Amino acid sequence: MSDYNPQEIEARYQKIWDQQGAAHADIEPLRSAKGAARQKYYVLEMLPYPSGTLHMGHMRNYTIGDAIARFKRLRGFNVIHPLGWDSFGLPAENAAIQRGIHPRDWTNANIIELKRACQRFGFSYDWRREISSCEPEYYRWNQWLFLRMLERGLAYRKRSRVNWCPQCMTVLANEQVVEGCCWRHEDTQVEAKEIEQWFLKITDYAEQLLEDMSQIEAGWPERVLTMQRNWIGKSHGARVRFAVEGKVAAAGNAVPNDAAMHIDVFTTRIDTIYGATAIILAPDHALVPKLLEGNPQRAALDAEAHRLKQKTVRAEDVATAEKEGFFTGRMAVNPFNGEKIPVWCANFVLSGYGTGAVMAVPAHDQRDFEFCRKYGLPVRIVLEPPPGVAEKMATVDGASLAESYTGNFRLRGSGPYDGLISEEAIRRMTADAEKGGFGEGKIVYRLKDWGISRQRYWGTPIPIIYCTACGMVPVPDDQLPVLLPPNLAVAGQGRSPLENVPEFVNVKCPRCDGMARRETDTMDTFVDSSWYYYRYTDPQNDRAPFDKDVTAYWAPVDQYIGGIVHAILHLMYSRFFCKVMRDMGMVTHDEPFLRLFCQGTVLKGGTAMSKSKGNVVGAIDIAEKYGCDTARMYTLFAAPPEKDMEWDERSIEGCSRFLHKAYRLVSRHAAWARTAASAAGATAFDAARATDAEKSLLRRAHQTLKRVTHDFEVRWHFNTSVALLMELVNELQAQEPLEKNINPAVAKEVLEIFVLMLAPIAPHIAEEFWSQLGHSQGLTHASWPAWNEDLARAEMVEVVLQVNGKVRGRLTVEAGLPEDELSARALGDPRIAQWMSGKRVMKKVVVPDKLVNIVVA
RNA sequence: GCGGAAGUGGCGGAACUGGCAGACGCGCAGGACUUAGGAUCCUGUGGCCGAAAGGCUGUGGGGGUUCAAAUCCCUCCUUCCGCACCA
Repeated sequence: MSDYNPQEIEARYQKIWDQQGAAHADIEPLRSAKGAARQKYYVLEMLPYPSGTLHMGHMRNYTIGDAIARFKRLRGFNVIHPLGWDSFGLPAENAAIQRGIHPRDWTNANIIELKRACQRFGFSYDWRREISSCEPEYYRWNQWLFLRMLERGLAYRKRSRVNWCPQCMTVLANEQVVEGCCWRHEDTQVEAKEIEQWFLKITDYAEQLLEDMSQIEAGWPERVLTMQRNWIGKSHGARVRFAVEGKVAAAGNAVPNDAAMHIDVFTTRIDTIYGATAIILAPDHALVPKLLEGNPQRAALDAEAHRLKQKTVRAEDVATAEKEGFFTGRMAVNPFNGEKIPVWCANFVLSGYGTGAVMAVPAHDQRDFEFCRKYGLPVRIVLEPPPGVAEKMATVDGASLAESYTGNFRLRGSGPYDGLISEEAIRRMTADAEKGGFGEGKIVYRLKDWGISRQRYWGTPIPIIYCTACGMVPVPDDQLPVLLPPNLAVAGQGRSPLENVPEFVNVKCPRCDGMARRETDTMDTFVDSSWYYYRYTDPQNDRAPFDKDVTAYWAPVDQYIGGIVHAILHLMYSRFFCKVMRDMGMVTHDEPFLRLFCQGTVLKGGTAMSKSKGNVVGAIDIAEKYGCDTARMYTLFAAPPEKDMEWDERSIEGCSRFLHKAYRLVSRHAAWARTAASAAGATAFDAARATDAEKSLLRRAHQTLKRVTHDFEVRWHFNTSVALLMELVNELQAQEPLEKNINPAVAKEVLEIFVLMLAPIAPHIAEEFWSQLGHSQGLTHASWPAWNEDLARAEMVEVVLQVNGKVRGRLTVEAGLPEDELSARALGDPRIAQWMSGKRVMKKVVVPDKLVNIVVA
């Protein structure tokens, strides 16, 4: 057993770092021209929600970030590494209601606990920059930003059908609906409800959100960009206008001819329009009631439309769900050929996408095919299928077609467009539609505006006042923040809890001084986390969210680290806010996060740790049992950071053992290495006359340094870095007793390189080693060493000898041996000769310093 | 259904540009030291054959390219993730 006492060492250096402000970002560059040369590095972990349970899963995220922050400091960067709290939100409110305590108290108690754990782990956060989104000093700027968006037409109010979670008793954003259910209550189906809502116009930025991905492509995981691209869902197509016939076809009853009535459809396959055999509207399309006017079955059909509209299906059933619909009784005219086709209404057409109406081309769209077959609508083939598919299709006519053909090919049955290939037909027909005034090329997005209203207490009040005389009035800037009332209000059925607080609701109109009411909804907490990374750069500012010039130095974030769960929501909203703030002149860049890293989950028993599953490994418990350096090291060692890792209580012992071993080794030799090296050292030691043991040790140290540097700079595989450090210590141990075998100057150099590489991973013990090696200034003042290529290079290399691709021997030779010399030596090897006897050499493959392969027959 | 990622010992994982598969660690087995060991140190540890030297085999299955494949290509299987009536 060594004397290594992690508890004592960790407490001691945490105190010293604290006193030194070792984790503080240097603000000097902002003040002086001299400092401006110092390059900043902004490393950030995603704003944590301060929930009650605190386990190693959380700590992994911070351990990765801290290793990077410490590494970059050693590399000379002016590092900013802050942490704060995403402290508004439903869990606090729910916990508060259950336990009868105020959300603020519950939240703050959790923050204290979480902060204590972060400090116990020695994470180098600049705590002067700590923020908490539930504090008025923070959320007043949510309100300020909201008002700016309102001025720019980016915030608006509309009555809309929303996703309502009966468990949360609140509205959910589209992104918060997972497979038709609430993202927080996987078993609770989301209901449709009509309600007045505030929206942010993220759709205005759809194109930029897509385009600017080119700026971050190199630094973001491909799959996150793919998910965002899918979510934005851009598609190119055409809008085509179909006139509606002025007669009720089914009953034959004449109604007034409505020349103005027409239906716009959106299609990506205008080339198939000659095969359209119906027009289909979403059940809640605005024209449906009008189309049903005068229809003798109107009441029944209204009811049917309502039924189809209300029917929500679980997402996994959606693709297989029965398509249902009805004929409206009206006919529309295909503008390309004048053909009259029936207008239907069906559940599988979505009102929120495109124009909410489609043309049904059953021969060339599988959904249309299923629908038309079911209701006996004709199927007409207007594309020649390509060879291969042709055998199956060309011989059949629409009536006997088994499934739709959705590919691209040559047109037929399409009048003047016959013989064109799909792509060309789309171009020409779109142009013709435009010329004819009945259509145009159109791009549509799947992305919808961001509904931010929440009927909840624990969030940022939306700074709006409704005056009976003046209407909707924004709260003037000088009246911000609109404070949450201190007393917790309890939620009513679907109404905001704040409705029940008269002293909050009743207010004088800022314009006319008359009686008015406040908006009682609060903001989605994703608003809080959409711009907090700027606030860190100037956290005390009480005149603005942040100072433009201060933020210009620190932002954008160079390295962002967080879970893949936020791939769409948080990251898309933040990118949107960044662009809005850029347009407002507050920041100068297009993208807030240059590089993104998504770490894997920490599993216990194969599933993510969670209180409800009862499989949490408490962070503080681990720090107390092994010390935080061991916990940090194990977290980095067990798996590459992007992969999920299983927490194995036995495996952590290996890291504990390693640090004890290292402690024994360093503490046993530190005094000798530093005194003997300075007494006899620098001048006496001559690298050219080094012993084999010394050369080998120096080579190992410099090779390790080279590879660890690479792991930190580009690969981000800290597990291999830790393995390399273990190998280095093993080699040092193999050279024991060092006093006898190794020149102290060599020992000192190797030990120092080791300690500096250890510093980002296990900073406390590294700091102790550094001090034992005679450095009165801490690692804060140290620099990452540069490797010496000459020392790293091996003098002797082992070359593999193969015969017909099989390893038959090995040869240790001088490095850099020419090919012919190497192959001559290989052929001279007795083991190789044995395998070659009686055979003819067909070919020799020589890879210098690596291998010789002799092919014989 | 569409798209993406992955599959290597008993386990976590390594192998960076096609060039010694299994680094490092866990676990396991044997040994040393010891009053003791769950401390520490040493040795061994993919499978099969063999006393050993050594041989054969081996990176999800099958096929291919190559002097050489965990790595490249084709195909199939499995797992995980994302999207899912988006016209």
